[in-house]
Formats: sequence, C-alpha cells, structure tokens
Amino acid sequence: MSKNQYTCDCRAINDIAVEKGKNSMPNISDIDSLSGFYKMLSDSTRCKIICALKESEMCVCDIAYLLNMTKSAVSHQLSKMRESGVVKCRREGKEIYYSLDDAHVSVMLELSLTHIRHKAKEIGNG
Amino acid sequence: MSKNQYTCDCRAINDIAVEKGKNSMPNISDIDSLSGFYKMLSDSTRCKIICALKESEMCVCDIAYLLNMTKSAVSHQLSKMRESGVVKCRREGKEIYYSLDDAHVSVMLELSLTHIRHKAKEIGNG
DNA sequence: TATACAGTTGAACAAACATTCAATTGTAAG
DNA sequence: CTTACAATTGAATGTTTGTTCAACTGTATA
Repeated sequence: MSKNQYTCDCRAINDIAVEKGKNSMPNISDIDSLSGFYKMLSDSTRCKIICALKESEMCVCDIAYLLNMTKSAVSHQLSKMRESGVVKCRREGKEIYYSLDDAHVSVMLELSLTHIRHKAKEIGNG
Repeated sequence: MSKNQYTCDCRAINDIAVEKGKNSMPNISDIDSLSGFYKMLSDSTRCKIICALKESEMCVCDIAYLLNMTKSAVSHQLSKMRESGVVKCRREGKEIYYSLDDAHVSVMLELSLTHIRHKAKEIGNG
C-alpha cells in the first residue's frame, strides 16, 4: 500500500489496520445519512422541541412560548425537522399541530441522555 | 398562562400541553451536553474516523491515508474528538495511535445506521 | 369584505465550523 | 548534531447555519 494520488500527504503505516478499516467502512451515502441524522439532533433548540413533543403534540405558539423564542425561529427549525422526517404536522383551524414522526428518535435521545449523565458522573468521581 | 416578557411573540394556546412539556424538559446543562454530543457525530469525517477505529487502533497517517485527507485535517478532528472523550491516544515511537474511548458511541452509530437504512427502505417502498 | 392572528418564507447577518497552509514540536536514525 | 518524518498548532479562508426582520399566506370571525 503506497502513497495515494489525491490529498493524503503520507503513506499508511499499518496496512492491515487500514485494510480492515476500509472493508468495514459504510458507503458514502450511508455515512452522509448518518452524519446528517446527527446534524438534525445537534442543535439545542431542536433537542428541546423533540423533548417537548415527546409529551404531547403542540402548535407553533405553544412551542415558541415554552422555549421563549419567536414563532419564526421555531417555524424555521420545525421546517427542517419536517423535511428530515423527525416531525409531522396537521392543521386544525388557524393552528398547525406538530408531533413526532419518528419513534426511534425520542428513544435514542433518552438513551443518549442516560449515557451523558452516566459519563458526567464518572468524570465527577475521577 | 399569558404572554411572557422575553422574546416569545405570542401566547400559548394549549396550556396543558405546554405545562407537560415544561415539566418533562431536561435542564439546560443536559440539553447542551446532548446537542454537543450529537454535534460531535454530525460531521462525516468524524463518523468515518469512528467507523475506522471501531475495527482497530490506527495512527494519524493510517487514518489520513484511508480517508484520503491531509494529516493536518485529520489531526484537527482527532483533537476535538479527544477533548470530548470519544477517542484516546498513546504514543509509540514517532506515531500516535488513536482508539475509541467510548464503547457506547460505536454501538449507537451501528444502531443509527440500521435505523437509517430501515427508513430509507420504507421511503423506497412508498 | 375587513380585521386579527397563526404560521411560513426569503434575505440578511453574525457566529460556528472544516479544511488549508505554514510553522513548529517530538522522536528515531544516520 | 543533523536529517527525516509523524503529528500538532494557530491563523486564514470559505462554507454552513441559527436567528432576526419584514413581508406574505391561510383561516376564522365580526
């Protein structure tokens, strides 16, 4: 395994490790979906919205009030979340009600929260 | 429940839903840790590094070669990942070997990948 | 039809971020 | 001590992104 012809500026040192990594690497499309999925969860506003909607559906005003934000800011985020299939919505009169459209997401949030609290405790105890 | 005094530009419409959301909302510190944790996973380069290190430890050259990137770019990312406790490292001669320092992370990545593939299939089948 | 309000949308702006580049540190070997 | 190379670091750059602002759409009601 020698220097490759693109942007890498060195030779691989451990050929076997590199080969193993190469073989188990998901394809680009899957990697992009994966990082995109986490990008959706990487903003504190969106995390809060998911936590709120886990309890009950809410209209934009409810969420804006709860999070102390403008309707516009909330609406922009909900729009992104809708595009990526995290939430769905329905109109009822003047209001538009949002709810979670991906059961897996809130389960994962809970799981991660437990993990993070556990890790914080570990660090706390040295 | 009336208009609040900060940046929200409306009244809450469903008081009970808002109250429920409020009561179950994690504290700010936990929300920040949560979104920060996902931010670490939200970049495709970092996802690839985690996938690679799941197989075996690697030095920076190996990773740079495998991902076709410069050592510098890889090193910058590894530095962030080390700070947030995702990877750890050890020196061996001139090389510095990186490995995963958080078993939970690679389990979660695998879980999310399964979820994403399943969802892609759903959409594919209508 | 006019008013009020829920919600959306696009442009603008500032902050965050990933990569590049050049300089530097640390270690091994001649 | 000098050379070579692995790796790190800080500044610079272009891109992405969250929020604001103002204008707009859609629905209910007087």
